[in-house]
Amino acid sequence: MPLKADLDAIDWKILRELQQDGRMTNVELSSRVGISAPPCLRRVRRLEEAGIIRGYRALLNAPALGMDVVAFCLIGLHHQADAELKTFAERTRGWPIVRDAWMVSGESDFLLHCVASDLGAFQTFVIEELASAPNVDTVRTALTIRRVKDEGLVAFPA
Amino acid sequence: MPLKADLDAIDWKILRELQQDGRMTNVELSSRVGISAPPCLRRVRRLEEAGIIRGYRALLNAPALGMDVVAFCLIGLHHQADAELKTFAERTRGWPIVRDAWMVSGESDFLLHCVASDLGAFQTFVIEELASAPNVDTVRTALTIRRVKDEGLVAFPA
DNA sequence: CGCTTCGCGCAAGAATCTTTCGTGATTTTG
DNA sequence: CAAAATCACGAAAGATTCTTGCGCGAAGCG
Repeated sequence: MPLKADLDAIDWKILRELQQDGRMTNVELSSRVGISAPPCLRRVRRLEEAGIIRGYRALLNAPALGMDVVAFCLIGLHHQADAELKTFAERTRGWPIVRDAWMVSGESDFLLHCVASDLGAFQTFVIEELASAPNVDTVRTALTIRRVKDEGLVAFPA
Repeated sequence: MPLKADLDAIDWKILRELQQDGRMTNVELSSRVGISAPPCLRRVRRLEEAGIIRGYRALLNAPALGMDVVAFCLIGLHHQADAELKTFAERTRGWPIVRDAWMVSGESDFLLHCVASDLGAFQTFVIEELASAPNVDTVRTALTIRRVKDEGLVAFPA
């Protein structure tokens, strides 16, 4: 199971390319990173099996699909014992509006990235689901106006 | 240029499958959605050209790559005129630590999703870059403890 | 020095992609 | 209502890509 230390410059190039275009063919990828196709594919497989590449996703255009509202919610709980945190974390997984969620430290306990079809759907979710969930103390929401940066890329050495 | 209204049940299935596995072969995809390969590929191409599929990304395991700190920053500016907002938005694109950024409404003006190698690197960024950038008024940070939900999927009808 | 280990790259077979084309169903039009 | 046009599906075939199995040369080690 290779870790960061086992990666050489070619592996980093592979990761960078696949982050930008996850559907690139292996021959295209191999020529970009400067080796032939077979060893390139072996490297990709190894990165996948090591869990360094967690998967591949198509990125969708939410507004074009009728999902016009993107918002973030900062949640504070009344009690932050381990059991309560796990309970709320589990609850977020049952809410389809929540795309991804983080447990955070600071003024709030959770940060939720939400996508909804319209403001009404989002407000219904906030009021009837989120704010009325057990143990929820505070809910602060930030509606997004527009996406300003969308790389989703992790910064790389060199 | 097809929009939401032009999508049928098969298109939605395609989007759902490609969201879960963006590298699925077209034959596999076609069998999953119940049509043969050629029309399936045509549908995918059309979704790409329409901008409904914005691209494909490999998801990387940041901690395994030595990026141990994921944090969110809420930024408030002194002045929120259009020019100032654009200037700050442009600045976020030059910071490699910032994975993606949103302009938001509410108490803050921007929300930044950041990934750094360690706390020191993140704090250096916050103090020397973010807080000292022109027009920045307030910076609130929330360090993530762990990822609680990671679908990244948009919710679908049915 | 010789052995082992490792990864690259060639080559070949298998799988996939992609185009072309004919067919049937639905819609539009006269 | 019928004829024409439009549309998308699916079969078939050629081009591309994937994937595996070796041989080779370069390091690392006893």
